[in-house]
Amino acid sequence: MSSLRALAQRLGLSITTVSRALDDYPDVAPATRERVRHAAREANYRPHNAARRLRKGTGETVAFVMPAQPGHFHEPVFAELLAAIGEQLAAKHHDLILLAARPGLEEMATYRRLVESGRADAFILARTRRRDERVAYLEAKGVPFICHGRTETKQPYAFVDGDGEGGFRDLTKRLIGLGHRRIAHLSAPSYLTFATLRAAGWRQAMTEAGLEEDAQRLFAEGEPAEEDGHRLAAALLAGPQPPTALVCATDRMALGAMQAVAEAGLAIGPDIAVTGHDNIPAASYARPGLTTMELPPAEVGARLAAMILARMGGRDPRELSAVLDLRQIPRGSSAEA
Amino acid sequence: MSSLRALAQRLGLSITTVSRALDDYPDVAPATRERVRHAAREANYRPHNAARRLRKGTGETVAFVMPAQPGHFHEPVFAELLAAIGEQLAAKHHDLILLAARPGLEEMATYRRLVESGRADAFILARTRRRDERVAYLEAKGVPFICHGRTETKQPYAFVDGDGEGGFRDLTKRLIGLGHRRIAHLSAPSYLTFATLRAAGWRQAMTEAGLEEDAQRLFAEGEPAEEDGHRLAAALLAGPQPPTALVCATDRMALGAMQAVAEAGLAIGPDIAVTGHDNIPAASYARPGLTTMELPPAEVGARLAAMILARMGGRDPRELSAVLDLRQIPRGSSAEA
DNA sequence: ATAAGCTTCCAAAACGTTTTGGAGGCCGGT
DNA sequence: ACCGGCCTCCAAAACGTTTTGGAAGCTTAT
Repeated sequence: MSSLRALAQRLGLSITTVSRALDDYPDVAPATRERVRHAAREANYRPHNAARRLRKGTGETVAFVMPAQPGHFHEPVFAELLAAIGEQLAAKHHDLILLAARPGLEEMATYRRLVESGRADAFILARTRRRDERVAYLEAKGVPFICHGRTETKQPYAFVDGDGEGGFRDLTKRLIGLGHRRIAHLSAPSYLTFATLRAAGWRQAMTEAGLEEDAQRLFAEGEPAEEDGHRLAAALLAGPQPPTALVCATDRMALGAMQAVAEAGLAIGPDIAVTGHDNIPAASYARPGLTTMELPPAEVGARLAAMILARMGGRDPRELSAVLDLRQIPRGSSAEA
Repeated sequence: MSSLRALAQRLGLSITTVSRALDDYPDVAPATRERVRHAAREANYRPHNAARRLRKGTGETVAFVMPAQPGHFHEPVFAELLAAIGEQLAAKHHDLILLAARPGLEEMATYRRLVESGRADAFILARTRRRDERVAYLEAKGVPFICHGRTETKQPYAFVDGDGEGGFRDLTKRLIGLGHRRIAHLSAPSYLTFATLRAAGWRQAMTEAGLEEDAQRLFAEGEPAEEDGHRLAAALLAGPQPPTALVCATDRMALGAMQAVAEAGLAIGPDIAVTGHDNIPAASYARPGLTTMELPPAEVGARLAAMILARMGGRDPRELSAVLDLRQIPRGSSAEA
């Protein structure tokens, strides 16, 4: 592990000069700068990360805390999101550190540990909640952070989010255009901002079409995975005036719902439309293909990475936030393709 | 950020004593130890990570480099694996740092950077290849590492792996028992150890049943995702003596294969068996349910974490390795359930 | 009473970097 | 000659921790 000192010795220079040469300070002669550069490359020199952050007080480390209930974290697009973030950060010589903690006390303790021991200089928050203690804490501590998804706070904060509200509104309108009236929504838990937004979009379209009563009746909430999708759909289908469309908050719920529809002996597409959100791989390989919408995770990841870097550089959060349009992907499950 | 010095000052002790008290050295009086302990808890003291690793020369950081081609990393069980690893490591106060790098030059450069800048003290390798330069490099550098999956090397090394060979042998025998003879295998690329092992298991069962010729003919290789599963299955089904069973290396391939079978107008289960590996959520919600096998990712993750910690503690790799039995999950796609 | 041995504590060095506050040499202007 | 200013360079301090090598005080054995 070739150190600055070793380099300096070999070159007959001081540590200071070597350090400044590598850091492009103006007060080192171009000739020596080159000499140092060359020697550094030759010796495969890498500054010792810990030493640098000890001295500078801050480092190049972004933390991502997965809100994971163990045995419960099959987010399919998640790996790709992480890969994109990791790649972008690595390109700028930043590290991504990854923790898992269940929301609640454990989660906050984890954030505190990371901040107070100086391990993390910035955070990316996933699964943002409407009232999110993480946001409050980091805000108060002055630690830069970025949200994947929105939250409810007075403070300006930086986020990237898909336009779930618009996406679900457009989708629901499309279904109404196809003749559907009794359109149910299978929502994720309402403390999650994305769930509330998607539900709001669906409700708007229903209201505009004068279908408030159906909307009132045909709303169900559960965990955003197959199991609850199946359960909630089965319950709705067994009701008095069963829906003709199931607008699900996520693809995983939708896949569960499709199973329930099939079990009820109904044809997905012609009889009952089922739709999701995320465009996970399984959605296009379901039969019929699952109508869904997507925000490419690689793009979101790249964006999150760029934003957190800007935030660490002191950029104003207001200049950074973005609500991105969703791409609608009609397939057979809504009898559109 | 309350420092050791601040604590010492407040207690009227030296930094040394405070440090040693917190570290359970025998040469500090029980009474002072308690006093220090109490004050540390009170002040919410956390040792500064960078300072500690600078001094000790090594820290508590495990790196995981995702072998990701961007836009191509939808590993469904991956998030859960990471969550399990992250949680276990966090419980032992270790950090998990996550990078993404495409296999090849970039990947090796990433490993080198991490090692030489002292950012990572140990590695977890995923998608282990039969001849794996990462293993060679880390071995040579004396950096502790653990493989998820096996590799071909003379050196003893530590790994966790499912018994893919046994699993696919048993599965294939079961299919033979059900009357199948023309059993095809859709393999992942052979440079990946797991692909070779699963293929070997299938081939063994075929050979034992005297079906070498079919095995010869009914082998296809592609990327372990839906697309190639679909493509390879379609090609096999269009051949002269089409298979009656498609044993796929992964669930994602199997889902693609199921699509191809359906397009060919054949009934999955009765006409043609399709099987996978991983037990991803979509497998149980496919129609019919996909016969598969699994190694619970949470368990593997916990095991990997425990092993890398043991390895960092100097334990011999030979004592650590484990080949774990797979749990077979018969479902409708093989007409067993 | 002294030496030896514990027990309990501490000063100082070290890890490798960045940054502060000059120092020395050289030039041009007076 | 001298001064001010520029160009290069550098010694030393600092970040917060762990560890080395004692030191002081007390107890016990001689």
